[in-house]
Amino acid sequence: MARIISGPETGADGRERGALPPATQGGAAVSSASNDHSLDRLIRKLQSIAILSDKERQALLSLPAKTRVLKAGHDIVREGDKPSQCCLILNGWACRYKLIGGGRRQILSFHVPGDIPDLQSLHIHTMDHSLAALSESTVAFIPHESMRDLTTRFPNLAAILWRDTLIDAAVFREWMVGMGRRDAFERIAHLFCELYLKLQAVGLAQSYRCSLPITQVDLADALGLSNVHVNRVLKEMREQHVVTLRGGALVIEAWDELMRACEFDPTYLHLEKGAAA
Amino acid sequence: MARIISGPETGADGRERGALPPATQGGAAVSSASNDHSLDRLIRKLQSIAILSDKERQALLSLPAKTRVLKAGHDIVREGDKPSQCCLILNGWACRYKLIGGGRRQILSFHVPGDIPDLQSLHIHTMDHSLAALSESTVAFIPHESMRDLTTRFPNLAAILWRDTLIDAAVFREWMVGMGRRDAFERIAHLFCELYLKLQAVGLAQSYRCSLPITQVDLADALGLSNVHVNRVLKEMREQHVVTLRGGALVIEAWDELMRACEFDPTYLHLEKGAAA
DNA sequence: CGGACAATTGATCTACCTCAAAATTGGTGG
DNA sequence: CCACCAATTTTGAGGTAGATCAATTGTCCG
Repeated sequence: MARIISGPETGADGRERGALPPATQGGAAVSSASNDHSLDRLIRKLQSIAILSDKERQALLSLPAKTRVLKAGHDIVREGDKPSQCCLILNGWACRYKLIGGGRRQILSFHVPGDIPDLQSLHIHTMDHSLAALSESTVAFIPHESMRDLTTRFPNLAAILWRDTLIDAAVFREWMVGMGRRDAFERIAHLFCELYLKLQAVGLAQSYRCSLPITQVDLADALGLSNVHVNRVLKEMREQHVVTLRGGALVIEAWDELMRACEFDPTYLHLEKGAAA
Repeated sequence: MARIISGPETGADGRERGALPPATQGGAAVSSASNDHSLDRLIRKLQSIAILSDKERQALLSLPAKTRVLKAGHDIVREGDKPSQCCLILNGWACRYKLIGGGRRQILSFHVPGDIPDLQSLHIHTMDHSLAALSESTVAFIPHESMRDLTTRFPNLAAILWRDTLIDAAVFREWMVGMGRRDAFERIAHLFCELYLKLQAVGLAQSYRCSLPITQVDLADALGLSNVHVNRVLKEMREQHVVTLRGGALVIEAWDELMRACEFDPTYLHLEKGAAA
């Protein structure tokens, strides 16, 4: 369960390959403000769950943002912090997690480009969990002040952001169902369906393939399982030609079978344009 | 699902007594609109997580509400519904839950007087889970229209309600940690700490005692355990003189021990006036 | 007093865990 | 291009928390 890394020797992951355009990848530490179209990701994401007007789109695009590239394993915000800005994922994957005694870790959610994982910090001042990059990631920081100004001037955007946090909660609920009442196979299958549809909805997945640059240990900590058991179930899925997870890429070979195995119902994602395949 | 209320020998628990005027209790089905002070419960609840101005309090009190009394086990809203009103619990307990194949049920949250369990329906139009009364309950229904009007006129109330849904999500996260990484004893202990503090924060608990009118099956479905195992752990807690759950009443005999056993940290409840004992 | 439900208890079973070691993988330095 | 490293992934073996099944008992109530 090695967490909190950032050491130079961690470069061994090499995830991300292929699936994502290497646009903002690599590079230094802090770059300029909202350049070209970094906020497009956010627009895309919000459009997957609501309808935006031109003015609202414009307002979003003019948000100030400081971009930064983070190594895999690096914490973005920590439990106990009182952030004064929100973090928007531009590239790569992040997760929210909580640590408890005995070295146990529970991953609470996965986040992909376009997500603002700590949007809640706008109204909940003390972080009750941490946020970290799972793969090398590019993130943009937006001051709370700017977000508040935005929500004041555009009440409908406030409603959409509120909706976003509510959908977040809907995903938490579904994970609760999984951890409480689904067995390992169903749980993993369900997560794969969810991630694929979320990525597809923002244009980061197609043809039943997507990037999934996370470790089996991460998967285990997200699902409430041991890494050993995750490994065995993944093997079973591979052998049944349902799903193959390899080298940071997820390939769904039998979508219908996968959905059926876990009784997947995409309603809880509340996607605007039914992305269910 | 007999509720076990008010029996003469159950007097030991002293639930509710005094706290709630027996006003809207018992009686017929649909009673008049917001009479005396039924919305006080809501005020009390919101004040436990934020600060209200006089005007805001006034505005809340003038919300229109239709009161109704529901039997234990009765559904209030069902998965798939598209509600046009929100439900405020005035008396009794409710829970949100989800059913999946094989007769499995996962309870997602417990709700007590002052809560608006389906506040989210304001921005998420299709219910992705159900809401039911756990004990005989009195609930008030408030039209979405009125809520929208309220949030438009009082942006700060909108922020507070948003905050409320965010705290809801924080509780979901904590439950996820429990189901994913805590053993049965810790999980049950953690839930008891949480419920006691939430009730205390709205004046419905004191002296380490509170009402908990739910079945061991409900508890099991909330914690991802079997009822048999819940029963065994409860027995152990009772024998260790830590907690006794009996006849719908929870008595915490060793609060410090209980908190320590599950490493309880109340931060995630984001209560305004630190209610931690 | 009988019925329905909730709480207990005993007995058995198993999905998933822990421990430990071996095999891969992808990156690195020479 | 290759030998080497550190992190992951796999695999084997044995162990257990908690599940399931099946009574039995206790409680509330009409």
